[in-house]
Amino acid sequence: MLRTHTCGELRSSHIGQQVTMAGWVQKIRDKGGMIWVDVRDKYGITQLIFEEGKTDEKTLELARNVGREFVISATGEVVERVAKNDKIPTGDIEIRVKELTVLNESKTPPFIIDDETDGGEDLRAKYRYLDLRRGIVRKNLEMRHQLLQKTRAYLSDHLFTEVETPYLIKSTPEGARDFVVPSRMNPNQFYALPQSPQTFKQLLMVSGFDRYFQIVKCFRDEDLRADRQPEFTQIDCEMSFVTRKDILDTFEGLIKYLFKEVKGVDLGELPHISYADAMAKYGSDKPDLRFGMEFKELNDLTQGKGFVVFDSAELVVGINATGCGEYTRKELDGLTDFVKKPQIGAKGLVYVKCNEDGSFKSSVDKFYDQEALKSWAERLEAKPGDLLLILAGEANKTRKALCELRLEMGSRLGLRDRSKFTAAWVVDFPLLEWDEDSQRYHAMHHPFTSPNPEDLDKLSTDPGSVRANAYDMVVNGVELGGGSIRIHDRTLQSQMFDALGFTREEAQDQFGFLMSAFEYGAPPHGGIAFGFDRLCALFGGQDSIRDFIAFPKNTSGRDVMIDSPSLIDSAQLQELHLSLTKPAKSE
RNA sequence: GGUGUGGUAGUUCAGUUGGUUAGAAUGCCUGCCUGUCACGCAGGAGGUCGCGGGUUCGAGUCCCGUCCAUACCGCCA
Repeated sequence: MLRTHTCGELRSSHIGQQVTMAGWVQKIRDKGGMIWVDVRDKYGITQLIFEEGKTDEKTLELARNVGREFVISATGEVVERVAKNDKIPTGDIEIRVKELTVLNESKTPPFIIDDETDGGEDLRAKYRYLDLRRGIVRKNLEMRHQLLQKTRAYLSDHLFTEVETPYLIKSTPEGARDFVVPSRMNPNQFYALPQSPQTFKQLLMVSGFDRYFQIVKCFRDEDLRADRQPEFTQIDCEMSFVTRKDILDTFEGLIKYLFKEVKGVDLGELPHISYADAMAKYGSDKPDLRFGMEFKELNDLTQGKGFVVFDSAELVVGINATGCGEYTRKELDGLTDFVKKPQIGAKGLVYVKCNEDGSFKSSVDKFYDQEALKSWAERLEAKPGDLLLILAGEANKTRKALCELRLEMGSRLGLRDRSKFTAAWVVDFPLLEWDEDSQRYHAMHHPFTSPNPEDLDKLSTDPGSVRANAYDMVVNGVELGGGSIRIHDRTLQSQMFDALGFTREEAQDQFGFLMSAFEYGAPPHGGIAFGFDRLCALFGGQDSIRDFIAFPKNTSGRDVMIDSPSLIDSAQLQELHLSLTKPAKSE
């Protein structure tokens, strides 16, 4: 037997027992006459002891020659420690080893295998299998496992059927770039990997499955971020014969259940915020609602006083940074630099300090008297000791910049507590979005999203003002998931493709199968998809999804452990009927 | 595609105004040490300063290019 117990389970109640344990050598403390070896497995760490006079010479010699990360098996008696360690659960006991076996040797690892590691990111990525030995990373994946199980349990209990849909499908120009796969048997033709199983799940509704879900990999060939991987996992769901309310209730239930079961957090009822409100109050369609600091427009209070920046601005809008009235010149300059960064793009920042004596000090005192500044402070519900931060310019850009500033101030004021969770539904998204580059409308969500029935007549006359029957779930400023009531009517789907600038031929070529299906009794249906990796990161209190994926890719889309993507040989290319235009670099 | 930050020992980093033999900690190796648990003590090995070019009497340091990593912007129906 390789082991009778794991490295995490022995306690003083086991004293006197003969045990065998196996694991990796975490640490060796060689004190000459005594040697301690900490042996580690998934379950914990247990101390082994070897002692001159009590351990036979051969075993002692073997113990002197083990190194970090050797895989060993040790048999001996559980004894009480002379000096106990209350920092670990097994700290009261140790194993007095009679027989030691080296099951496998190990090279010295390139970084310390411990929660506090000295390894940098690229090194840990290259040796991901060693990084995953660290409890802190393994626990992330164990939590992911738990979320997977609970999600399946909830959805299965709610009569959802998990159905697998194909990974080798058809490329469509809408949306993100596709990853494509050449077909050997069909020369010059390519499969695409799904950006989502969207059309398949709708077809399953046509097939009468009523409720479908799938925890599924999706693929998008776009640039990466800390929260974006080229392959990622979604909880993908679809329901038939439902209204928006039915869907929101069902999945509000799912998220609440997961928070309760896995985090022990009671989310409470999720408020509904319209897209228009979210943009006006927070400058974002995924607002962080853990704190207020809402936008207030100041256009009417700022005009005609000779300050050209405000007078010429489409929008003058501010926030109240509570309690920041004592900010120094240096801190204010820092905030100005922050908003002027190219990524934020504001031209400048106007501030108003609300002094304790009720007076105001601003960066625009030249143009505005105390009375004017007071009216701003009242609009922003500021008290003495507060700081008003105001941006002006073109409406959309200014809102976006102020959104960044609001988040920055939220962080500085400690209002973005990772252990606190505030969730909401954002609803009533615009159906279409004008795209300057291609000079046509794009679907904000996707082309299968149904318009709000009230706005249906505007689809041909004023497409930009049509609201979609779509919804996002936002938690702590993270877009966790989104969905919509779908179009199930062949004619309306056709109109939608028209509005998106598809010719009839293009629509038929790319989505003919879906529109044909709609001619055979498609039920009203709708659904939602959650970003599962983001859900895990949110639960783990981190911004990056990488440590919640067993083998993630780096920001260039490379797996540095297996070194992919990589060249393929010419025979393979030939078989796929491919030739390369760019010769491979000689290496 | 763009902006910022970084690349120096196995690892994490420091390296001043361009100036002697490039340092620290940790890891590794050797020796000592019978209650350690961040063990301790003594000694030792270990460097293509990412790569290429330039300026200079002299470059880890300054300049140009390039590669890699990372955060963000664009992009992500």
